[in-house]
Amino acid sequence: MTQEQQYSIGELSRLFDITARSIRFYEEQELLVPERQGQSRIYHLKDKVRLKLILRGKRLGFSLAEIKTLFDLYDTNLNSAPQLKTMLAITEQKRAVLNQQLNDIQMLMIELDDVEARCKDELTELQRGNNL
Amino acid sequence: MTQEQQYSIGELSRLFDITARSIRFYEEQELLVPERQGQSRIYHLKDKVRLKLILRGKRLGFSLAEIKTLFDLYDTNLNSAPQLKTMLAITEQKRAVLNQQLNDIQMLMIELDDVEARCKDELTELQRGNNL
DNA sequence: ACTCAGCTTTACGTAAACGTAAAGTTTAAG
DNA sequence: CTTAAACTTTACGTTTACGTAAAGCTGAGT
Repeated sequence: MTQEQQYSIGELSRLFDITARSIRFYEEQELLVPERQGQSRIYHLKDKVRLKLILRGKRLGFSLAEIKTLFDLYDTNLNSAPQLKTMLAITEQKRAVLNQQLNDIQMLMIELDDVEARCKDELTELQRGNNL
Repeated sequence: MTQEQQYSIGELSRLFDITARSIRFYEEQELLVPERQGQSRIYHLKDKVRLKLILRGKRLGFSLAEIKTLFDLYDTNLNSAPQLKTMLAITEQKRAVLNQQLNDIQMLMIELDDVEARCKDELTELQRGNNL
């Protein structure tokens, strides 16, 4: 029998290096709905996966509200054509944002290369000066 | 003679599709230092470039304070070895963040592909049902 | 001279994402 | 039994990045 993994809020906060406060806040915003055993929250694998998605979304600049919208859509029984089309529209939109970000990152990377190169040049120049 | 381009705050706000308030706020935070002609702000090409960088940084989730730090470092005469090394350390750090984001984006893209595929399948299923 | 668009400053308001303090509960260890 | 660690709720505080009046200045057109 493969017992399903369980986590306390403390374990989860250590795992992802965030505060328990944050996790409770995400729950308050209805991004997480952990099981309860008495008063305590019990997190399962699906909660852990969700949290991972939340943090990834955050790193990409999505608001918690946006993330919730995606979750809701994902959770919904996508059974009607309008719903499916809404979902497709949203994913397309997100894809556009991500492409923009990819572009931004590439540009910034190039600039970083440039800055680094110049710094290194400067450093070797300084070295040369010290050796004369 | 190539006259250098000048912009009013309104022109700039329209160019980048942001409010004049935002531009003034960036100045308040010392991210922009436009020339003054009497009471009015005059923006030159370098200001436009800066603004572009600000917005790109924002899209990548950098705070205005972080962006300012980068600008300050970039503006500083990087003449001492310690300064150069600080700069290199920071660029390395930013590079790590960007790589993480690249990773995140790729993951999300894959998930979007998945969601889209399933939506499209569902849609064709519905179509099939309607035609029977 | 008038008006009106576009600019200015000053200042208070707001939403998001938590931080933090207070006060109580639960569970394992000594 | 009691102490300590980890959890709980409630609630007010804080930062960031602006929004939104309010009230006045300024230059171009009629």
